[in-house]
Amino acid sequence: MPTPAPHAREPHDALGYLVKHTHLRLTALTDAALAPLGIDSKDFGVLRVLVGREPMSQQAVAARLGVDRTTMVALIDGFEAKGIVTRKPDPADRRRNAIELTGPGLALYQQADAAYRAAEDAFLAPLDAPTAALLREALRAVLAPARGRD
Amino acid sequence: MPTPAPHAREPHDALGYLVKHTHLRLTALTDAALAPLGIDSKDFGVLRVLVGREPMSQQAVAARLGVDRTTMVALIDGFEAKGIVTRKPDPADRRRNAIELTGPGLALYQQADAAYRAAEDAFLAPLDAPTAALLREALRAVLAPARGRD
DNA sequence: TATTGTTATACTCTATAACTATA
DNA sequence: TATAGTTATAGAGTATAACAATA
Repeated sequence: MPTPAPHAREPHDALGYLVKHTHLRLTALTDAALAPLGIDSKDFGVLRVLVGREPMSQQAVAARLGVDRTTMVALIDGFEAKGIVTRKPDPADRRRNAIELTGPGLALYQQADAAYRAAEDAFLAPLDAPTAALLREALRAVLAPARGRD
Repeated sequence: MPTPAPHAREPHDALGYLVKHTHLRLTALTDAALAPLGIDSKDFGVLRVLVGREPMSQQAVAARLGVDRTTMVALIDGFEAKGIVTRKPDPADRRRNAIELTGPGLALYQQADAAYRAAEDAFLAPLDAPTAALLREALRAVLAPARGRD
């Protein structure tokens, strides 16, 4: 054919492809690891924000995670129904809900943290330790400018 | 060494968080870079698969990208309407559509490739060249086992 | 019977807009 | 007037199921 191939790099070399599929695969892995505990990786993200901190408003949690405040409502609903968090009006500003991890919630977090770390480690197994650390560091670095702008 | 933490690591240190937001940010950047050409980063992914290759079936393109074959239909519809590809029954197997890049489609790809690379470079600007290369290599490495299993 | 493309449908995820209660 | 939480709704994105044409 008259189309002499100006060959594209392989699609799998595009950073966008690599990052997208890394995200998909890692999410599938961590969701599976957390499923026996009745939570998924997004739930775990919320727990991470709450643990070891003073009670926070729903909006503060949402901002920390970079999601909309409306997204938090159902998430906290589920946590409250399971007894993982308490949701009380903040005495200092009664428009706000003070979200606080319960004792069972903290215990759940600790189990989830172990499961999550194991899944992360399994995912990173193809890399030696310094390379894995460098990967994390590089991702932090490329995100840093965006975080400044937000 | 496993470091049992009294407090959670920062949520922003979780690999899942880093990868998710890297994906979101990179997609936003490349979409914006390609928008003047009338395509987005997903369209560009399809172009990358098609360029410099023999005509492929829609299913083959979908498989290469790791998406469902039904997802390809609307994508190819749009490309065909814009004159970027031709879609003809494959003479060898008339169930298949042979998808082939047109001349204008190739020209568009070349412009898009330049725009995409510029966006990638801008995104990776916080990293020095060896680190950027290592990031790409590390992502390829963690995805390699999954690709074998698929 | 199996496969390719297609269509219709459903499901997930998330954001926008509007409402309430507070401030 | 502005903000936190809530609700309803809509949009993007993608997958599943069923169907027609072809093998």
